[in-house]
Amino acid sequence: MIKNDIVLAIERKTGFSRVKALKMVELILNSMKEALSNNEKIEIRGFASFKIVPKKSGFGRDIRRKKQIKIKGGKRVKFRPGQDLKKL
Amino acid sequence: MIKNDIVLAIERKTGFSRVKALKMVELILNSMKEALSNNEKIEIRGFASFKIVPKKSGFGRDIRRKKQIKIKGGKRVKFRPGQDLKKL
DNA sequence: TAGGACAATATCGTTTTTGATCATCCGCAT
DNA sequence: ATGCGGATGATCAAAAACGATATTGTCCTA
Repeated sequence: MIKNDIVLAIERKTGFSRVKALKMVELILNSMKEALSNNEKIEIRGFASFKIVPKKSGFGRDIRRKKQIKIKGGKRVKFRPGQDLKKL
Repeated sequence: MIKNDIVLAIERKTGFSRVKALKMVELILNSMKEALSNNEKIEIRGFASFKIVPKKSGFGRDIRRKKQIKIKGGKRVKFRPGQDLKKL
């Protein structure tokens, strides 16, 4: 499923134009991205929760050179599936 | 951020009623849940991708009794943040 | 608005992810 | 429909998530 599939579903179930449906999807996704940008967690019962956590891992690995690489800390988005997504 | 915050954002930016805005959010979330239920992966550039991966059955631990517990295999939703969510 | 359903937390050993990079694949805006 | 920019996969070691359960906290439907 790609973004367009969601847009088509909206279009089909609401009668909205494709452009309007796309706008809806973008609005929602942008709201979520913005919240996460502000280090805000998102919790949607029955779907999932997203939360910003500090990144602590310090080493990775370079395949080609087969050597360890330093990884600078930062932030990550931690995803936790909700109930509906746990019992698939 | 909770579901209602998204609904309010939609309401504010589109002028939709709260009920209609809620319906939009539900539609989108349900589309995604349905896709995952069908073992379909979801990929939305700039946001994230979700994919069903098999869960290996193994062992866990019961805190109270301090004993091992059997964990039956199954499916999990694997989340991978997109570019916009990686450079927060 | 209130209560019922759902999520967070803590714990420990095993399973899974992370992270850089390049080549290949593909979403999606034009 | 086409191309550009973004996503995937592979690799290895270290770091983090997962799982059951009861309790505490909170989302969200009626």
